[in-house]
Amino acid sequence: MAPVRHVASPGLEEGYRFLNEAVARRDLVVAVARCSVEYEGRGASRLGEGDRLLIVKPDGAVLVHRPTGYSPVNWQPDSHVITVEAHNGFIVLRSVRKRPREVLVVRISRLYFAVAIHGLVDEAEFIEYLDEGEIADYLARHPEVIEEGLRVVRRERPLESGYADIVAVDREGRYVVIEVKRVTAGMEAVKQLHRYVEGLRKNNPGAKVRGILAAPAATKEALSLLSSLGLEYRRIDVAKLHREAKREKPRSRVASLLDFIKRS
Amino acid sequence: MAPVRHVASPGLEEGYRFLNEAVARRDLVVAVARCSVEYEGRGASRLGEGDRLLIVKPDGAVLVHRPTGYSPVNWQPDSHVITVEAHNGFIVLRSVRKRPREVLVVRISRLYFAVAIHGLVDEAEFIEYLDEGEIADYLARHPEVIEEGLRVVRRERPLESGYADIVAVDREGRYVVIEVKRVTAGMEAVKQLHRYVEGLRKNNPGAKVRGILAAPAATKEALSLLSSLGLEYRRIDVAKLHREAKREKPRSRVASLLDFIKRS
DNA sequence: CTTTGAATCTCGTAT
DNA sequence: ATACGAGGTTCAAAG
Repeated sequence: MAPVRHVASPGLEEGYRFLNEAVARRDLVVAVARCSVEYEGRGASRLGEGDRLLIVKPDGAVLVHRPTGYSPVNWQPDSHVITVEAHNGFIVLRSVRKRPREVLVVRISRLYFAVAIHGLVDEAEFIEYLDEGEIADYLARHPEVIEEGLRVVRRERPLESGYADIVAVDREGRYVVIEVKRVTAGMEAVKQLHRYVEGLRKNNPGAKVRGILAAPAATKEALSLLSSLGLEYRRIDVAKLHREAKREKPRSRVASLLDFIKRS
Repeated sequence: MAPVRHVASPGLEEGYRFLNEAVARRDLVVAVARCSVEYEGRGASRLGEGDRLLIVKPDGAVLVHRPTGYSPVNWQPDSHVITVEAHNGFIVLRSVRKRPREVLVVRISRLYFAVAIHGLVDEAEFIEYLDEGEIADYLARHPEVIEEGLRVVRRERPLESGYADIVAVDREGRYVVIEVKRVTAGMEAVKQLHRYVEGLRKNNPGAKVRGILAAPAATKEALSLLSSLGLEYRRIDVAKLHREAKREKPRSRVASLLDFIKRS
């Protein structure tokens, strides 16, 4: 069981003591507070007073969230030193990161609520499907999905210009560089493929090298650049490949999320 | 004042009611709970049981944080529908996003603590400085910092291969492509500059085109590649440019963070 | 240590 | 709406 402490609308001294002890104890600390924030390091920022959600994790990660959106407005991925002090009616939380040198300072003018939990345990495995690696693995095992007669030479081949997802040889002995994308491919994907193709050409002078972009879709600008560079596009059905891959080597024998939703 | 409600180690029914009402009320909801998580949408993932921090924001953003690190393990940037239900001893929070279609399901087996705050107000302006755009703007206004006699032709010039930060002409009529970096430049910055220079050469056959990487520092690998590509490097003092830019158009008249730290 | 590329990237902005 | 690039990107893998 995880011991939980909390404090509601405390005065300066009580709030300071609570946060200070919780941080020192390496609890997971969550606070809702009116505060201002300053940051200086790789960049620099200032945020005036407002109501925010503050999170200090046991590993020293610090997050400052505004009441909307996914992204924290300020943060520290991990900090070397976190201190809490009371000054002039403010509770000041300061978090310093060593490398790179970064400082985050939260000045709390009013602490609405704070919770501290000690000894949380989370050792579960996080399993991701439908990522680019899974799709590229499957395509490397089944290159015929891209084109009949392809023979895969390498997966994740290191080139001077980066890593090609798949390098194969086609029926006519030409190299085929395949760049796999899980989502709509934009200019960046085409440039990446182009770099890899050029890199392979440079390393194998005289060899014929084709480049194929395998993606569920591509922006029209990307398609235009692709064809002007003499590269090719193959549409792939990501969901279908995912189903095939799952059938081939099932990773977990549990009902699908959609089934789960239907049941519950 | 923001009304705050909380519940500690509630039973299934009490915990369910608390979360359900808080979500319906569009409170900021924070819960510490033992739970498992499933996600399906653009990607797909499964996370077994463990202690997590759950956040539901008034705008429908949902975050699931493990006890370490900056990134949420699962999330929903904004959801159309969030529901809370009680089933077979679990509290089930389900968040559905419309576009793209994505579903996030959190199955809570044990609720350690939950807080709900209503009516948070955060209207402060977030001021960032020292970003790449500001530095490039300043250099575009003051190209003499890079080299005497430069005449800026364009800022953010669209090229076939991307956007060059600055394109200028030097005293001898040669084009100068300038790539600005706010932090230590790595290989990617050099490759980017190289692509832009090649792009400009292609569009202006016969024209002489130089390429300058303007950054506070560069890795030695980057410098090596740079010189082998016939490109140039100019060290810039970001902090100094920031001071100059601020003097030119002051955004805020507050003491520096370092001063603040010294004082407190 | 650096490099490299993915990401449910998110977010802003221009078209 | 879509596309594109920046980000204090973070993160993990690989050299």
